[in-house]
Amino acid sequence: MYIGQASKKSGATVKAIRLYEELGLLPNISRENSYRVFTEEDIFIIKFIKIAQTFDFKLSELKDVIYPQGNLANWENIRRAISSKEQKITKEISRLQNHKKDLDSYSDEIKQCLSDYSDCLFPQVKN
Amino acid sequence: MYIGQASKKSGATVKAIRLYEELGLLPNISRENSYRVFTEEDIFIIKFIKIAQTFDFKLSELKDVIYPQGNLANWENIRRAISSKEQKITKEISRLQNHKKDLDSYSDEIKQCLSDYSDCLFPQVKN
DNA sequence: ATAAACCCTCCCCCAGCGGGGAGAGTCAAG
DNA sequence: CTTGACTCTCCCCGCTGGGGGAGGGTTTAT
Repeated sequence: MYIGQASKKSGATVKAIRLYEELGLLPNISRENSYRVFTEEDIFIIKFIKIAQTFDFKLSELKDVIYPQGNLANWENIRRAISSKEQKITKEISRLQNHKKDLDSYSDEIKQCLSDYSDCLFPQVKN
Repeated sequence: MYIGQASKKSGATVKAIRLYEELGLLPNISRENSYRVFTEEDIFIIKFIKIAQTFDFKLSELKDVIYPQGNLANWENIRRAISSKEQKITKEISRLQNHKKDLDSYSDEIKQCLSDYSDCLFPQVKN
C-alpha cells in the first residue's frame, strides 16, 4: 500500500509518516517507482508511535525503543522502556508538586505584603 | 547601567536580556548613544522573569503577568497569575498520573504476553 | 594613536513535530 | 491525449529561549 492508504489506516498524516521514515523509525519501507510501499507491520509501528507520543515519548527516544539493537524490539524491550519512562514521569510529577508548594508559599508572602502595604507596586517591595 | 552590568546583577545573559526587551517584558529601557540603560526596577523584573521561568512560566505568558493592562502589575495581579498557574500545574500532574496508570496496565498486558508466548516479537502480537 | 572593553544590529543555528506549498514525476481512466 | 489523483523531493514557516558570531560604532585608558 502507498502512503495515502497508510495514512488513512494508521491515522498519521502523510507528512508525519515521511518524517518517521526520515528519522529511522520505519527502516523497512521499500519503493515502487519512488513510491513508498507500506506493510501491515509498518502500520502497526506507526500506530505504536502515535500511542507512545501520547505518553510523551519523543520520536528520538522511540528509535531506541522500537529498535534497541538495530532489530525490532521484543516485548521485554518495550517493558523496560515503559518502566524507564515511568520513572521519568514520577520525577516530573514531584518536580511539579514542589513547584506548587513554592507557588503557594510565594502567594502567601504576597498576601502578607498586600495586608501590610495595601497597594504596593510590583518591583518596589520585594527586593 | 549598561547591559553587561545588568547581566551581572540579574544573572541573565546579555542575549537573554535583549530578548526580554524585544518581547516587551522590559518596555522602559532608555538609550544612551544606542546603548540600553537599565534601572534597578529593570533588574528586579529580570530577576522575577528568571524565577518565574523555573515555575514553567513562558515568556509570552509573563508579558500578561507583569503588565496586565499595559501597566506594571501589582501584587494582586501576581497572585492571580500564580493561582492560575497552579491550576495548570494541577492538571498537568493529573495528566501525568493517568499516563503512569496507563503505562502500568500496558506493562501488565505485556507481562501476560510474555508468559503466554515467551518470545513474541513486537508487531505480531498486539494488533 | 591605538588597543581593550564595551555595545549595537543582523543573521544563522539548535530541538521537536510537523504544516504548507512549489514543481515535477507517475498512474489509471475516460 | 489529457485530466485527476496520487506521489516524490525540497524549501520555508511556526513555536520557545536563547547561543554564536560577523561587522561595525563608541568610550576609556595608556
